[in-house]
Parts: sequence; C-alpha cells; structure tokens
Amino acid sequence: MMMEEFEVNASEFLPLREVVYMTLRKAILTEKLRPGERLMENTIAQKLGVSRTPVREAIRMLGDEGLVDLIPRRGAQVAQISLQELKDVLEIRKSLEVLATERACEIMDEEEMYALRRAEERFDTAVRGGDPTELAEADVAFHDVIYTAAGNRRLLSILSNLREQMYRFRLEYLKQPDTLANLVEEHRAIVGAVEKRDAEAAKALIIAHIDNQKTGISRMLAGKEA
Amino acid sequence: MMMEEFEVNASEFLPLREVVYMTLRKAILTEKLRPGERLMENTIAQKLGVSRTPVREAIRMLGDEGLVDLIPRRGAQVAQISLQELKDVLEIRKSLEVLATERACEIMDEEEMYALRRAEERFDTAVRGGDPTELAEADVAFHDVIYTAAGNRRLLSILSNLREQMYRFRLEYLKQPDTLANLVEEHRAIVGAVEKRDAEAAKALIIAHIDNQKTGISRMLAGKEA
DNA sequence: ATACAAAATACTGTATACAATCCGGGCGCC
DNA sequence: GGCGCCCGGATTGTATACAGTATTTTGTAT
Repeated sequence: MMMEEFEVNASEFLPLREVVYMTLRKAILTEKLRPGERLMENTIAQKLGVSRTPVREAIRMLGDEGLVDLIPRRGAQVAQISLQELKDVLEIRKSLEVLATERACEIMDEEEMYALRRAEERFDTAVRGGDPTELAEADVAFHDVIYTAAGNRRLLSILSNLREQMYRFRLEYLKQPDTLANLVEEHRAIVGAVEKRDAEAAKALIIAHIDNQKTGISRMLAGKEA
Repeated sequence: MMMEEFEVNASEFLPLREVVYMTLRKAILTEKLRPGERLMENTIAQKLGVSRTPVREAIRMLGDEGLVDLIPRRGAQVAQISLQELKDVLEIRKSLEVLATERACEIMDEEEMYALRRAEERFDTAVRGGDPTELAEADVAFHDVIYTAAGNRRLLSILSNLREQMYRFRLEYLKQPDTLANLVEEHRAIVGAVEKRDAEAAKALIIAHIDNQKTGISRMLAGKEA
C-alpha cells in the first residue's frame, strides 16, 4: 500500500478506508475543508498516497454521517449545515435523549452509575483545564455512558451519528466560558436524577439541557453573522 | 458493463450499485437470502454479471441499513434480527413517530391533509384487495405523508431507515387478517386527530399503533417458534 | 484417533486501468 | 450579438488485477 509516511500517523494496520475517513473527518471538523468545498477522489487519493478505492469508501461513510453531500455523477462536497438543519437535528436528539435517559433510569446498574459519576468528574476537570478537544471528548463520554446504559444498541448508534452533525458547532459552543459553568451544573443535576432513578426529573433536565444548547448555538451563530 | 439480461430488469441507466442494492435487498426481504447467510462479493458479482466494485458498495449500503452485518476482513452476512433488536427499533420508532405526528399536527398544510386522506383510502382499498405487496406499500405511503409533513428531513430519513429493519416482519404481520381491520381503524383515527390538529390525541393513537404492532409481531414470532 | 502444524485456498482489501458521463469553452449559425 | 451545438477535458462509475490475511484442509506425529 506504500502510504509515504505522511499526515496519517494513527495506528497502522487499520483498514485504509478508516484512516482516510478519520483524516477527512478531522479536516472537515477543523474547517480545513470548508463547507461547499468539493472532495475529488483523485486529488485526495494522491494527497494521501493511497488509491481511489479507499477514498471512495471513506467519502461514502462521511455521506452517511451527513458531513458531506453526495451528488450522483458529481461527487461529494462538504455539507453546508443550515440553522434549520441544526434545529432539526436537535429536535430529534431531544426525543431520543429523553428516551435514552428514561431507559437508563430504569435499567442502569451500579457499575454504570459509577462510570457516570466518573464521566461527570472528568468533564468537570476538563472545564477547569480549558483544552477544548478534551472538553468535547469528555462531554461525549458523559453522554455516551447514558446512551450505553439505555441498553439499546440501535439507539446508541443513531445518537452517536446525530452528534457528529453538530460537532463543528459544539467545538465553538464549548469555548464560550459562561455556558461551561451551566453545563457542569446541568450534568451534575442529571447525574443526581439518574442516581435516584427519577425518570421524570431526568427527562425534564435533559430537555432543558438540549434546549439550552439550541439557544446557545443559535445565539452564537447569530453573533457570527453580524 | 455487459450485464447479461438477467434478474435485474429494473429501469436501466441507474448506477449499478443501486441496481445491485435493490436486487440484494429484495432477496433478503423475501428470504431468498436467509439470515446468517454469507454475501460473497465475487459470487454475487458473477451471479449478477457485474464486477465486484458495485457489489461492494451495495453491500455497504445494506450494512448501513442494518440488513446485513459487516465484519471486517470477513465480509458480510444477512443480519439476524433478534426479538430484542425488534423491540429496540420499535422503541425508537415510537419516540420518533410521536415527534413526527406532533409536528405534523402543527404545521401540516391543506395539501398534505388531502394527501393523508388519499393515503388512508389507498390503504383501505389495499386491505380489501388482498395483495400483500400493495398493502405494505400503501402502509408505507400513509406513514410517509406524516413523516414528510413533519418538515424535518433528517427525521424522515431516520424513520425510513428504521422501517427497513422491520420490513421482513411486516410482510408476515400484514397477512394476519384480524390485524388488518384494526389497522384500518387505527389509521382512520389518526387521520381524524391530525385533521383536528389535536396533537395530544394523535400522540396517544400513534403510541397505541406502535404498541399494537409490537405485541402483534411478538405474538407472531412466538407462534412461529412453536 | 486426535491434536497440532503447515500449506493451499478463498476471500477481502487495495491498486490501477478503462468506460461513460457531465461540464465548459469555442465556434458556427441564425 | 445571442443562442445552440459540438468537442475536449475532467471526474465519477465500473472492471480487473494484485496483495495480504484468515480459514480450511491435509498431513504428520503423538
């Protein structure tokens, strides 16, 4: 496969399509590839030193996640995410996070409870630390504990996918210092409710959590326009 | 591409991967390819008279839909759908159908209302007609009107995907004559609630609709085991 | 006979070559 | 001068060839 040592350092002997996928994904999320930009198989393949085949497959994966738009016979381009689409995604997430949280309240075991508390602490630490990447990962990890505890694999996969849609915004969002304090508080409250297995309370908290995100991101975008 | 006239009659000059995808999908849904059966790229490619490339892509599409399990370096096999997975899917659908119905109640316009009534009539007719394929399609069309009216494209796509998961069961399920009468009645009630824009009532009806499906299919599967 | 090892085989992963289609530019015609 | 057609280049779609790995088979030794 050659692959002149180059960009892609990550753990070798992974399928190439995964490597290409992760590389492109990162480039999109960090805005190195801007929305609307075309992804040409040949160009990318040459740039990464691989053949078109894994590039093709990687691009299709990104298409499934919604990070790129696939246009037949025209190729792919980095997806524009409109405010409308963002709202759509958040609306779906609200329904499904509620579901996940309710189920988690019902069937979560002690081990998972412990993991949840640990995840909350990690997020707490990350907020104080200030590294945005770690912060985002800690947030992901926190919610993942709940998703997983819900015991519905399909739900986990859908929620993970929806999260991807928002990643670009989240990175910005998580930089706003005033939101961070809120987030810590919200997470703490959610953990409390789940620990008591109080599904009603947890549901309300999750709804508020998502609604806050929606207003926060909307405000952020509105500010950016100006 | 040659493609010796063969099986795949459907509208030519569609990308081959689509043709292969539809062919395989149909084969799985009609149980010509049984759960657990391996899908080997070479074999399928030869059988359909195409190369491995479009077959590969088609198989990956089926993987996304959950109709086949993709195992790295081992290929794909037709997914076993356990009762648990079925319940998982129905649980998610319940949340999202509720969401779709509520939104539809809010923002559906007159044209879509009309389409909904037409779809209900079509289903009604199909029940009397007795052709199971038409029946399934009419049911899909009915729910699609609501999904679409909800005005959330991502939601539409997720719900469509989840429906695929259940297709195999639905075909069997829709053959049971006693359920059919119920279904017609449930659809009629849903249309009534949506027409009045009574989101609460519609929500309750949709929940009942899905719960009925769940018990119906569970009973059917239990019967089959014995 | 069984267990282990080694080789053959069969399959996926990757690369490359070829075909078909779409887009833009230039030229001619109206 | 504008509209349309044709041609060439660019890019995706498809086919095939090659490489690497996992699985199965077969042989041998205990």
